[in-house]
Amino acid sequence: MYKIGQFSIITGLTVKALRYYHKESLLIPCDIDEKTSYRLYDTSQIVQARKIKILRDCGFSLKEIKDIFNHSSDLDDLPFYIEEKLNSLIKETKKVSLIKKNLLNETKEIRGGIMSKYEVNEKTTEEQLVISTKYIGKYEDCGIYIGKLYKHAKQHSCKVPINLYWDAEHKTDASIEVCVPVKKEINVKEDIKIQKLPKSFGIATIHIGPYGEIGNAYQALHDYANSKGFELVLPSRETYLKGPGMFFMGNPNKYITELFIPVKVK
Amino acid sequence: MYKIGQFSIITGLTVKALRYYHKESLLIPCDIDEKTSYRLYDTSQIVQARKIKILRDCGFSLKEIKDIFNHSSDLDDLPFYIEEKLNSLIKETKKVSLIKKNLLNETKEIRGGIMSKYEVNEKTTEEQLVISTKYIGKYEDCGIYIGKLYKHAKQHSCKVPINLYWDAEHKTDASIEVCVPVKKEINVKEDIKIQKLPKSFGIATIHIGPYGEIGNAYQALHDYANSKGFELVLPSRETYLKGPGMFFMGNPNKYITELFIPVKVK
DNA sequence: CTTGACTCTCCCCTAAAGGGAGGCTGTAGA
DNA sequence: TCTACAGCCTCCCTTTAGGGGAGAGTCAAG
Repeated sequence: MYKIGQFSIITGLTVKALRYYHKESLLIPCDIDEKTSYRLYDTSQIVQARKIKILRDCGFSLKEIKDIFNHSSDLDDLPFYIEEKLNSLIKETKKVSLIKKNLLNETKEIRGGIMSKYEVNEKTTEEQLVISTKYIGKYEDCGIYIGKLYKHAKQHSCKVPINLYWDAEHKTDASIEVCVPVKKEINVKEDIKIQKLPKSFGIATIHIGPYGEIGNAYQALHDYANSKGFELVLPSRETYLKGPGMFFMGNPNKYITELFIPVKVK
Repeated sequence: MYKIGQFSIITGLTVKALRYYHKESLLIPCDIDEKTSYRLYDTSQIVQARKIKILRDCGFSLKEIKDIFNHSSDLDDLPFYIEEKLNSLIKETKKVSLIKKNLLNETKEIRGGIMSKYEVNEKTTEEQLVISTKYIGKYEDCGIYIGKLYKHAKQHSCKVPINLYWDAEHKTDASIEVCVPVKKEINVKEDIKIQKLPKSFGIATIHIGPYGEIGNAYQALHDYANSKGFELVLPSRETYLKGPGMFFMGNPNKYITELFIPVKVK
């Protein structure tokens, strides 16, 4: 039986950390002295403590570690979990590297004067029959829902998907209605509904390039609205004239998106 | 001039985040309405906001971003900072990958039954003249101090470095005295001191392998002390019989370290 | 009896927002 | 004229994984 200080040296975990893991029920001392309430650890807990240390060093959170222990307590399994962590690190690296690449392209374009030409025009959208589903979550997740809708629509789908955005601000959990145009009334079920997008007057522009830079297009629209004294209303629309496919992302620099925001008619 | 909601859509930053950046003086609205205290942003701030978003997406902290802005406000410079972040991500990946490799080796050895044989013996250390320096910080940083000492000792150094540990527990900021044996009295300066490590009785063992697993050796020592009723005293010593060199790390599986903890003589 | 080492609990602090309450104004609709 | 609603404000609480430190109890030695 080891007192906390000894156990700290043996395991390479700080005393503070050990107390915290106790509080979090991640590593419970095998005995607690009734009188002194000293924590007492024994040999069997050393392995457990080392596993925790290894996983923490690899960047796992305590919640993740708890989850791992719930599913497997074997030392041999750790390398598999670590492998997953490695993959996510590599993914992160790729993401950052992509941001850098886009940034380089963009600054080149700014220098070349290609950028920031958004032509805003006023238009009235036609009525459009769509099947749709609404979710609250991340912008990037809409692909999943679009996929579901296309699967449901089968051969009745026509044209490209449209998203309706129900927030007047950018949110981590946004309220998004994903729509796929259909040629005729079809049966719907569960969280899929069928509706007519109404005829509506508003302002529109075209954004060419990755979605990360779509803010520029919104800026153009808001500038235009401000200058004309237009009052904008929800939901705004994005029509993905050209975007990622079901299986491949393609070249984001060539994505084409139409943005449309309805204007309040007085 | 944009109100916060509009600005949020244009920049892709949430309203909450914008308010927070204001509070942290990272992105201050160019005007605040006296009466309503509405935040108002203008076009020039869009670039600033986008820079913040890019850096946050790359994993920089707000402190780091402030630091970057203090040294450079040019959009063209961002890719260089991102490059540094990429390097640190790659470094992290290597670290995790190394942990995994060690773990695989170790589990193999456990299966082979090679591991966990620590022979503990009682011994009395000889007096030893050393130059030394004490610091409070991380275990891994001791290489820097050892390097300084060797540089100072020049040709007078002999044998391998010794660390004295002045904590009875594992700490993030440990109190460590780094020693390099010398053949004769030499001049010392600043934070380097010269002293004789005293003759002292205690228990010792040899650890072969990476430092991450040295806890096992401490366990053997503490077990031995507990079984003999020995009371251990500070500082404990690690003698790096074989370890990383000045320029290369070598093979950690072959590092040889002697551990020694003095025993209180009654 | 005191001292020093070791332990305990309890409280405050960090970074980067997110969630929500409660309150303000301006406008539109009844 | 009253009310509802949108959009904004401030203020407070919550999250992670402990670190720092205060104040107090315990144990053994001198």
